[in-house]
Amino acid sequence: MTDKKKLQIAIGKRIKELRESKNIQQQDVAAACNIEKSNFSRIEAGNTNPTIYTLSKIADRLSVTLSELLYFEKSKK
Amino acid sequence: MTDKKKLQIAIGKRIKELRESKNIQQQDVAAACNIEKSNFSRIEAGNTNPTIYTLSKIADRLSVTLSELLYFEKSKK
DNA sequence: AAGTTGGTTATCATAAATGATAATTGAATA
DNA sequence: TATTCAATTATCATTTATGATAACCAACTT
Repeated sequence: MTDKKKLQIAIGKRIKELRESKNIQQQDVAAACNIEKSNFSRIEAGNTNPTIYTLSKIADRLSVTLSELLYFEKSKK
Repeated sequence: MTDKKKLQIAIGKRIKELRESKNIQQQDVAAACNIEKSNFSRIEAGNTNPTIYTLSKIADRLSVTLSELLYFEKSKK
């Protein structure tokens, strides 16, 4: 798998963990961020390479900083 | 100014600080990341909304984690 | 079985990030 | 002055993130 794909998956996993820990639904995050729920699903599934602004809006809704959102272990091969 | 633009500028400033503190040139970072130097300049100037993978490559070259790269104060209005 | 709900996936259009290249600027300096 | 160097900016092409919408799926509920 490419580094890019690994990164996308790691980020999606991190977002999902944060979202579920707060018991928020995908559609709620998407609506609060003004992004399409289909796009949010793609991001959580690691199927797209989001822009930093999109991630910033998601971080806001999940009440974490961008730095915290992106705090995860380096993806293994 | 929009939130998006403020974010872009904050990120560009952060990247520039890190790069200059290590005495690396734009073209060196760009080459190491396999990105165009014109694109890197746009990013540092806050003139584009980079994808997370692009930022990840830049972070690697600057020897910081993504989390560290994006550790900056919330942009003021 | 027939809804309902949360999420996924497919498709197409549009906007925007990035690539590629070149011209330009400003600073330094010979 | 002119030349070099690092960076910026402009332009155009290509790729891709995102928007928009709809169909689909699985789990649950009535």
